[in-house]
Amino acid sequence: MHTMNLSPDQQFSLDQTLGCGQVFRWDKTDAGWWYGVVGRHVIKIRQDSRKLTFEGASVPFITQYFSLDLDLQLILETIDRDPFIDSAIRRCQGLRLIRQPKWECLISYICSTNSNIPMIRRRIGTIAEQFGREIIFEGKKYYSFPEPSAITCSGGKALAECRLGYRTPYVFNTACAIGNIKQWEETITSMAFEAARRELMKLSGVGPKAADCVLLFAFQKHEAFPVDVWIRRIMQQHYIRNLSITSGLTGREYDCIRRFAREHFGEYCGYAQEYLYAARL
DNA sequence: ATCCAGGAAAACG
DNA sequence: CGTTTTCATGGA
Repeated sequence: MHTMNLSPDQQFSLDQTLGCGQVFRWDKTDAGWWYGVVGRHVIKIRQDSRKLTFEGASVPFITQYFSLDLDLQLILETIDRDPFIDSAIRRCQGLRLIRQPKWECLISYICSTNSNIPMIRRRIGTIAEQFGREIIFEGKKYYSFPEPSAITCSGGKALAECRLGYRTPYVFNTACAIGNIKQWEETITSMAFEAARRELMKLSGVGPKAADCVLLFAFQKHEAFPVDVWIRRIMQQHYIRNLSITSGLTGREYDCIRRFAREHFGEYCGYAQEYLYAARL
């Protein structure tokens, strides 16, 4: 068991961070412990005011994973450009963007399309159960998220049982296309934002929204501003008055919204997106 | 039954 | 080229 004390000027809320919908494999018990599978390990963690208590990971790993090395206060000052975002920031104090495992994040957001968070969580869990490695922790079974080869080797038969609907071929095709995770990660990491975005969108099942989420939540490209139905509503009501009223979000509308956000909130507009999303209710 | 959910691909003018 | 339709699933 490790402990870690957060400095007074180091804002962090474990509940906001794990509960805001950016990540899908964490659960909180009634006793106040969060359990999550990250990589090959189960992590158990809790927060008591300024103290973090955890096992299954080292202090440097936790620091990296929860972006505790970043000066959140400074980032929030740069995006705090109007009363509406200011209120969202105050309501979601301590929310940080997680550095998610990249491949898992990619599949997660391929599975997220036209769906809701409980359903996405179930899909990721099912894929892990089908193809992942079993991990026993405190007598309970958990499953790591599988490598691409584990999914492609089955020839797609087992994937069809994961209830992904029309997303099944997207996941399979993308697993085939990625092949080597390390190489893929390095390629995307080395690219500038727009180029990386175009590269991700070549993958099956990856459109503008999924690409932006992966760039923001896994590659730390904070210029990304994912636009889902909620963000679109918020931007429409509070920021951009005259958007055309079509049922689906067209490519031009998406670009209009994300470019406005990049201008208005600045280079950390991705943080603004997550605060707006988390404060939506 | 109808609508909705952190959309994307295919089909269509 | 931009715009509409289709897609599978489960919960409300």
